[in-house]
Amino acid sequence: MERRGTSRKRDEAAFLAEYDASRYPRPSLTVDVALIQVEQGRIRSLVRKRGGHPELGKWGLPGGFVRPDESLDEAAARVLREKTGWMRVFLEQLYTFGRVDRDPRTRVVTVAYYALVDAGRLIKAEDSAMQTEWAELVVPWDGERGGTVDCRSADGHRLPLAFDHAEILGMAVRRLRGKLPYAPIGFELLPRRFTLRALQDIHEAILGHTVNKDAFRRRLLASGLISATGVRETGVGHRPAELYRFARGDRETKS
Amino acid sequence: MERRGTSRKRDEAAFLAEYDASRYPRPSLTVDVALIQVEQGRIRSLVRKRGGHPELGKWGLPGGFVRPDESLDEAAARVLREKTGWMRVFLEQLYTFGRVDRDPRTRVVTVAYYALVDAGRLIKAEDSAMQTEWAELVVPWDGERGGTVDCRSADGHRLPLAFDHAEILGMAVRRLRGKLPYAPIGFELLPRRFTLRALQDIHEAILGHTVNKDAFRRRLLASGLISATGVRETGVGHRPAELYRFARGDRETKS
DNA sequence: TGACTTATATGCGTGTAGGATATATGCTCT
DNA sequence: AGAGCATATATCCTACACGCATATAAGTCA
Repeated sequence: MERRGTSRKRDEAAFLAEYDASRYPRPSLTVDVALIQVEQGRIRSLVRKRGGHPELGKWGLPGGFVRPDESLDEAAARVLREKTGWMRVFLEQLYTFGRVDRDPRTRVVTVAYYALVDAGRLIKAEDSAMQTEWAELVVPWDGERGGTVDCRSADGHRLPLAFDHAEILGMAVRRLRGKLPYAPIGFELLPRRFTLRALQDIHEAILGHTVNKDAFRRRLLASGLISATGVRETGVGHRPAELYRFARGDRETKS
Repeated sequence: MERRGTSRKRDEAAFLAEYDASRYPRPSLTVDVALIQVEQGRIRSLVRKRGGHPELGKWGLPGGFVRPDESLDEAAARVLREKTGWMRVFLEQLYTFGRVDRDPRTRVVTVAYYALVDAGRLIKAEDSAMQTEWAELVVPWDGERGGTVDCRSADGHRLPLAFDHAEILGMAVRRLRGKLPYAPIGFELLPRRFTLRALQDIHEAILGHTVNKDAFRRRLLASGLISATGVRETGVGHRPAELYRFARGDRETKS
């Protein structure tokens, strides 16, 4: 077997030289990024009003075609960077959507990602030509059942979503609800230092129901995931809570 | 806004007529299916020895190109049907792999699926020209940390895997370990009627560690997911255990 | 018939979650 | 400055699930 190594390698090289990728039809491949933040008990996602066809006038997630020389993760990070200017943000693959007619142009398969950012973060690469909103996500189902979600602008009216993006955002919420109880992702939605109450608010907004305050505090303090800073919040009109920080991984990268 | 509906529709039709999908480079898109079963405390996956280039002689998961007229789910179901003859099997999207150089031919992105079947099931569409094995998965990491896995044949020697299939199988194990404790998927790996011990063996094989027997029984009986059949197993050399069946969903589809 | 093996039932100690209550602390208003 | 207020933080109690141990049941096998 090993003896035939070189000749097999030559065979493979010949095969590769003759290989014609266009022999099989290929769909277009894109990445879309569901950018999620939580503010004042509401889950919000960044959507942009489409200025061109198809689905002109509807709202869509930031996205783009996958280039030949970049991996899927790299494509998602590039899209995020191009549209927001952000570099070191929690970014994870979500699900791949491939319904045949999901895009009227041609067959387009999209690999959806989701990103988590704290609500205080400002978009650096603002594209003034494009209307952008942090739309509130209205989730019409309980638990991890899944389904589509609605988007509402700050002043309450509905923002119609392009393509299957309502489905993508629904999947993002479902994933968050599933991971939140055991994965350290709530911290990604908060600034470097935060109160336990703020973290609890994040959890309640995502899960869609209240959680027991005492148990939440106990579990978190016992987890070792956070450490007290010795500093307290100020100017809150009541007893100030201690500020904590995420203890694992380096969050030094955040502003 | 609504007034301009028809003219906007005409604009979009014109746009679509002129759209040229080949303007952007497109990768090839495939689906790969990690077919999983558990027998005698070992996780196994169906692999086939590649008879052609590239990666000739290595072992790979069943897979194929996504056709223009089928969704990703349909493509995965078709691949499963073509290679095994099975129709109604648990099949779920796993993850999409898109490293630039994962396939030496050209840029190929693959949407990986995993399927769960009971160990008694026989392959109906056996391709005698192709060497096929239910290879044992050796998982060199704990919990849900993730990573690649090794494949071993029944007689113990290592089966080298093609492309990034060791990574795909690792992701499948990781997903199973994550879902098993709270999702009713263990039943998919068992025949219609089974003993609690058999279900526990499945769990232990997947999780990679033993579980407490009493707590396992209590939790499962209290869950309402299974119901007793009143029938007992026979010929086991000790007190026979009661046979249970999965109580939710219709498992009538199974043989 | 008796030894053996595993299933099944029961009881107990412990740890965690949920819930209620009490105290602490900074802000605001008078 | 001091009272009132709202929320953080601490303590205690109860219910329940889990791990563990023990006892009994029901088959096979020598």
